[in-house]
Order: sequence, then C-alpha cells, then structure tokens
Amino acid sequence: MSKKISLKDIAEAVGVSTALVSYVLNDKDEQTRVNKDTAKRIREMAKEMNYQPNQIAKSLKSGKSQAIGLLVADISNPFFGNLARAIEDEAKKHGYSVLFGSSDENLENSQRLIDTFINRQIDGFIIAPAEGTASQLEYLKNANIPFVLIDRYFKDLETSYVVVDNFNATYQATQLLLSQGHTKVAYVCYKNQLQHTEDRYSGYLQALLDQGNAEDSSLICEVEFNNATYFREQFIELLQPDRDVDAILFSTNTLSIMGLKIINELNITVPDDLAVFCFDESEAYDLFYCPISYVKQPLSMIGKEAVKILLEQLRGKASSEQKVMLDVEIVARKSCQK
Amino acid sequence: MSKKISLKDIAEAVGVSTALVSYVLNDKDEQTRVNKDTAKRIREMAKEMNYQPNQIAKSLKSGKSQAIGLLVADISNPFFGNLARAIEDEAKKHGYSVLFGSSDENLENSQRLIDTFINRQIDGFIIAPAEGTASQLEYLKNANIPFVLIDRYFKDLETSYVVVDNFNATYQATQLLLSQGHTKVAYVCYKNQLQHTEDRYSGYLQALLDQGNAEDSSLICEVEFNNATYFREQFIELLQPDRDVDAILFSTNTLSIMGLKIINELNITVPDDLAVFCFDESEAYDLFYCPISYVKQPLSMIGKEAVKILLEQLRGKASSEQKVMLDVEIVARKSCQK
DNA sequence: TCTTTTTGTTTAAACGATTAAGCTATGAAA
DNA sequence: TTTCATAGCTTAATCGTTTAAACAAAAAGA
Repeated sequence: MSKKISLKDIAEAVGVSTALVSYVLNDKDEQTRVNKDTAKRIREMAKEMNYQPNQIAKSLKSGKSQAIGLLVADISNPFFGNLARAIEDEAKKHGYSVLFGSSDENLENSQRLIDTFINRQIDGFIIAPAEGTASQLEYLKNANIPFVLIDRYFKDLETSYVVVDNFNATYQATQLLLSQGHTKVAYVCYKNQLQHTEDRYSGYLQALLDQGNAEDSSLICEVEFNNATYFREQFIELLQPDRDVDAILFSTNTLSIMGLKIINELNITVPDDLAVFCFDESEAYDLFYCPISYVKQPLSMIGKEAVKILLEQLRGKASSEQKVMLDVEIVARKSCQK
Repeated sequence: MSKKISLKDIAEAVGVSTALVSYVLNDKDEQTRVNKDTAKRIREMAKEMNYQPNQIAKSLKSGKSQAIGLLVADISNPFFGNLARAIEDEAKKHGYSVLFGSSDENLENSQRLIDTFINRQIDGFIIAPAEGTASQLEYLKNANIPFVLIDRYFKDLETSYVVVDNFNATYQATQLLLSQGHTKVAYVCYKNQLQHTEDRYSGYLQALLDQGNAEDSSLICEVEFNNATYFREQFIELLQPDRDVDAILFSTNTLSIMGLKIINELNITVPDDLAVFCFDESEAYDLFYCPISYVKQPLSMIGKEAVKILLEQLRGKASSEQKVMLDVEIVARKSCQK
C-alpha cells in the first residue's frame, strides 16, 4: 500500500524544510526556537501520516544503532533463554533492540558473530564468552566497543562482568551434602579452562578440605562438552558400586539433566542410594519423583545488571570496568538428604 | 584503538576512487572492467586494513538490512528457544541475522515490536502470532513486508505459514488413550481464539466421537494464559475423584508441566491412577518417574522451512503464499498405558 | 533612520555505501 | 587525419537523517 513516510514527505506536506521537521520531532524545537505554531503543525502532520523514523538512517548518521548484540552458547538452552528474556526486557525499557547469536562454545562461531554484529553497528555486546575467546574480547577492548560479560569472566582480563559467586555456590552445596552425613561426594563438570568452571571446582574442593576430606580424583567426573557418549561412559563408571559414591554435585544444568537420566536408567534411587545436588533450574527438578536440590542463579538480575552496566558504558558514564558478583540461592530439598 | 575502516580509506590508500573499491569488493570488477592489477591491489589493501563493510550504510542504500525479525510469545520458553535456534542457524547460512522479541501473547507488545523492527528496516518477519493480531498481519501484508507465521495461523487470512497438523496430533493422542481402555479422557487447554487451539480441540473431540463417546464439557479444563492460580483451581477441580477422569491430554508444554506438578502434589500416580499425554518436549518428560508420552513437534524443521519460505519471498521468487503443514511425532510411553 | 539583535527558517554537508553516467586516454577503423 | 569504440577510471547523486552555518525578516536599540 503506502510506501514509507520520510521526513521529506512531512516537510513537503507542511511546507517547510526537513531540518525543521527533524528539530521538532526530536523535541529540539525549543532550543532551535521553532515557531510554536509551525511545530504544532509538524507534529500533527507527522501523526496524521503515521511517520516512523528510519532507524537505519539515524544509525548511519549517529554511528549508534540502539541495538545490542547478545552472544550465548545456545539460545535453546533454557538457561540462556531466560537470560535472553531478562536482557530483552531491560533493553526494551531503554529503547534498545537485541540481536542474538549462538556460538556453541566454538571459537570461530564466536568470532564470526562478533564481526557480523560489529558490521551491523551494534552499540555494545553482552557476551557469555566461550573458552579461548579472551583474544576476541581484547580486540573489542582495543576497538573501544563496549561489552559486558555474563555467566563467565576471565581473571586476567580487565572487563565488566556480571557473574555469580560460583565458589560459594558449590562450597555451600557441597557443605550441605557433607553435613547431611554423605562422605563420598562426587563432582561432575565440564573439562575446560573457563574461570567459572574452576571457581566451581574450587568451591567444591574447599568444602571437602574444610570438613577434613582429602582431594580425591576418583570422585571427579570431568567430561567434554558436546560428547554425550563419553559422558555416559564416564558417569556410569563413577556410579559403579565399588566406588562408594553416596552423593553427587552437578555443576551445570545440562550435566544435571543428562546425569539424572542415567541415574534413572540404572535404577538408582534418589536420595536413598544416592544424594543429588544440581545446578541451575529445570522444569525437571520439580517433577522428579524426589524434589531435586539445586543452585539457583538470579537470572533476571544478571540480565538486568548486564544491560544497566552496558548502557552506562554506552553513555560514557562508566569510569571503569564494573565487576558484579551476585549471590546464588541454595534450594535444598529432598534429593540431598541422607 | 583503530577507528573503523571505510571504503574511502581504502580508496585513498590505493589511490583510486571509492567507486572502484566498491565494484571490486562486490566482485563486480569483471562487468565494470576494472584493471586486473588495480583490482588485486584493492583486494590486498582491503585485507591488509581488515576492511569490514558497514552494513548500516549498505542497508540505507539498498533498503535491505539482511536481518529478519522473530516474534514469539516468550523466548525463555524452551519451545520458542528451540525454534529460535533453528531459525538462527538457517538464517545465518544465508547471511541473515535475527532480531527477536517476546510479545507475551500481548497485543500492544506485538504491535510495538513490529513497529520497532520495521523502523530497523527488517527485511521480513517470522511470527508466532498472538491472539487478535490478525489486523497487525493485514497491515504487514498491505505494507508489502514479507512474513511467515509459525506455530499458529489464521484461517481467514491469506499468509504463508509453517505449522503442524494439530488436529491430527490430538486426534492420534486421544485415540491412543482411548485404545488403551481409558474411558474418561480429559483435555486441558488455553482459552483463546487461535486456530491451532481450535484445531487441537477438534482433533481431541473427533477422536472421542469416532470412538462412540459424546462431547462432555465436564472433561474440558479451559484456562486463561498467565493465570496460574486459576489454572490450579480448575485443574484440581478436574481431578476430583467423583469426576472419574482416568486420562488427561495436555495441549501445550506449559500446561503439561503445570499439570504434572499438581498431579504430583495430589499424590496421583501415573499411569495407575491417571494416564497422561503431554504436548511438546521437556527435559521433565524423560525424568518423570513414569516416562511421559508426548506429541513431538519437528521444531528444527519448522524453523528451517519458515526461513526458507521467507527468503524466497524476499528474493521475489514466491509466486504466492506458501502453506506448510508438518506431521508431528507421537511418542507413546508408559504414561498413557492402562 | 540606521544598526543590531532576535526569531524563524533554509541550505548544505555529512554518515558509508552503491551505481548510473560521464570522462579520458588509447588503439582501431575509415 | 578524423571518427569511433573500448578500457579504465572518476563524478556525483542517492538512501533518510542530523546539525552547523547561513540567511532573511522582524523587532529592538541608538
């Protein structure tokens, strides 16, 4: 039907120049002392013609796109889906749109997404960085492109981030399991160099040590990302009766779900045969025959904070990198009892 | 550090006009007979300076943004998360980025998102339309903005869509429950005017009728979206012993999960006390003490098809609206047995 | 009455790309 | 020798905004 209405169309209709229209519609008519009557006519005409500014043209002129890029491992993972939703909502409040991309924890994918988004003049990034992407982040820093990390961070890289206190999370969960009388608390995690992975392991380990237990590698099940077969093997191995494991702490939601499935298959009863403590949320935790204990991350808060910090940087208010570490909630239920 | 490199920078460095650079970098140097040596120098310089074209400027000129807008009810719902992922992957293959927005099934949100995306010169939409948004889609049609519906469609609106055969889905599920010997098969659904809601109900009803059962409103639990309290009341009412319900068919994933939780609370045993058939996928279906039967939608296929159809429209290949109806997979497990 | 200030508006460049049209050598044909 | 075609390039307009600078008319001051 109707082609898009531009400033020029309004200008012609009212009989003024595009400059005036621009001033008025950007509420700069006071400063630029546009005649009140003219301003009114412009505003009315704009409404009548249902004028919608062309964001692309604005972006080109301003160098700002009013859009932020969200990089996660996988948007179909509810953990990231929930983060995305929180980020979307907060961004929308401030007039920003969100572009997203899934890296699958892969270096090249991550780089490609960053490039694509930069070409689209993204104003800034919110990134759950994949392993080994520190150099990509360095690049962003050097290019002066604002970004905020979520979920993960790099110890030796000065960046803004919003994460949870992972050490404390696993420390508390482990301690809880031990305090219930479990003696052989196993730990299931992904094998990678990411800081939060290490923090979670450290928390687990410290809790063991603090209760007088020694580090025991036979209690650790460390598996590769995206290798279900390998996980199955390793995890079943961990559950062999001779290993005497009486409790398990999973360090991510995907590991938790995969683990619980195998526990079911092997007809191991939770918590009688085996106590279980999971990470993150899942519909499944409530529906398991025995309510699952879990470490609950404040996802909305993480998303909200990340956007807030990013916007501060965009507006140049940020004096320096902001590092936020939020507390998790330990939801202890039947699955961790003795 | 370095500011962005533009065509002009390359042109100056090589000592030619921006036009030549543009021709060469868009592989039009043959047609525009650019000297091979010049072309080579331009290409080398572009690589050396790490030139990245400004997509915004391209968009302004071409009117095309190489981006598509995805409108769903809620990106944190794994159903939409999985769709989003499929769409992202397929879009990326063809050089398109994805902007997303969650409407929360709300009319104004939907409209706002559409406006925002149009202003950003989105090339086309993929939409899971909320109830009552037919007029918004009409608007898109009139404005000649390509879009493809997913998950839902409107019977009296000529649009492209990719949906599943919902009638058949609930028909099969219901028939399966009946064939197992269940006599009072209840149906839990949202109260709305959406076609897929009606199709699912029709499928359920037809299966009942075909097996010689009468329509029975006391077997229907129809609840409002986003009203957990109301759902709880209604659903518990449905489960009262005097109602004699021996099987339940849930018509969405959210209803399934909420329902299963209450079934657990009330200590109703599946399938002994009550057979259950759910819709869509959830981690919880596998982890429930009794493996849950469910209607599995081909999410990747839906996403992929939607993108393909949209791109055909964008390229002007599409002669007319394309309507795709995919088959679901009936995953029958223990929860539906007698 | 003449200058200065204020008010209200227009002009035009810019953002970074694309692309039709124009220009200038050079070599071939007449 | 003049004419024309071709190769190889540049010019300049354009997309829809923004915004500094210029301008004209009216009002105020001298």
